[in-house]
Amino acid sequence: MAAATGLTPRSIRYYEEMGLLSPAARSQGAYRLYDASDVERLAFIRDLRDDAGFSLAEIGRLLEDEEARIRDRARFAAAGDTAQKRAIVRDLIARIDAQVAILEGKAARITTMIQTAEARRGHLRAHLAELEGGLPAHDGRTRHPETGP
Amino acid sequence: MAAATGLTPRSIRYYEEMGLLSPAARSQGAYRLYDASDVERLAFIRDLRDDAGFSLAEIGRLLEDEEARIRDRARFAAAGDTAQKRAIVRDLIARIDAQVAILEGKAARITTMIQTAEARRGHLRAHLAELEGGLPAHDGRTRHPETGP
DNA sequence: GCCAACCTTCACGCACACGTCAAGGTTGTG
DNA sequence: CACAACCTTGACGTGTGCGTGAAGGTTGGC
Repeated sequence: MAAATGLTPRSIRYYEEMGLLSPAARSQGAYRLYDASDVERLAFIRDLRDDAGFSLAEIGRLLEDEEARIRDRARFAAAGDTAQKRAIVRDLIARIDAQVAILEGKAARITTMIQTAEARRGHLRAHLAELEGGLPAHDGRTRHPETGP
Repeated sequence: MAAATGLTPRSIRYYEEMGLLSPAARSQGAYRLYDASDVERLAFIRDLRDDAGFSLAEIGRLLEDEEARIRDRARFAAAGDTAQKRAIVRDLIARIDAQVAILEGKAARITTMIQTAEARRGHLRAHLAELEGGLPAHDGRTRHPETGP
């Protein structure tokens, strides 16, 4: 499992201990046994941690929602009343809305930082063009207009 | 300063201790004194920490680059040779390219997560529409097409 | 000049996210 | 069945990012 996800065994056990993973199936000798869906889930946790920079607590909340969603699906299947079903589905949608809002906020902040950096880069490129226009290059490069970003 | 940035005094001192801030100016009685650029820098650190989810070590690396950039500007001003100047500017651009790449990678991962969530939401909305189409609402709401997100 | 409200530097404490042994049990292969 | 290579559960250690006093100094307003 560690090899499959790039995580350490210790981290995987820790995530199970913290409730991010449902306790793994066990062999007769108490070895943990994982299936493909466990690998997926762990990879997702790893991505949330490494790529989105969420803390395990935040990941836990997201996955709680995920599990609440699954429980809701069960409740949904059990619910006879259509009005109840609609209410459950609306709740699910609202939860996803909240998650999307959090992620979009994060993406927006990062986009702002990217734009700031690109603005600086633009200035530097203009400066470089100015330098290269002022004096011809003597390192083999030829001057040419640039239309890229 | 804490009030201006929403950080705690302890955090601010810690960031100075960790080298994220250059040591603040001091009053005659050794009180730290900050100016507007310090506020900006701290707010930037706070955003990198809270919004982008960077560790202080990562922020430190980004700001090191920032300071290398400033040093490079000085080197640039001192450089007499135009070829040297161009080399310095190209280095600066390359550093920004690297930062942008990191940020864009992060943004892309988050965008992927958003799309996954939105796909789920789309399915749920279709399901909800199906439910509402199958049986008319009896809670005062009227059915109507939705063109929003 | 006095005083409340701030600031200063240690110094210890704590929660998170693991790393790292220790002591023992399990598994698959020869 | 022997054995290397894995796994198990503790339990303690570590680095990060601060919180929380303690003991004292500084500042600005009256």
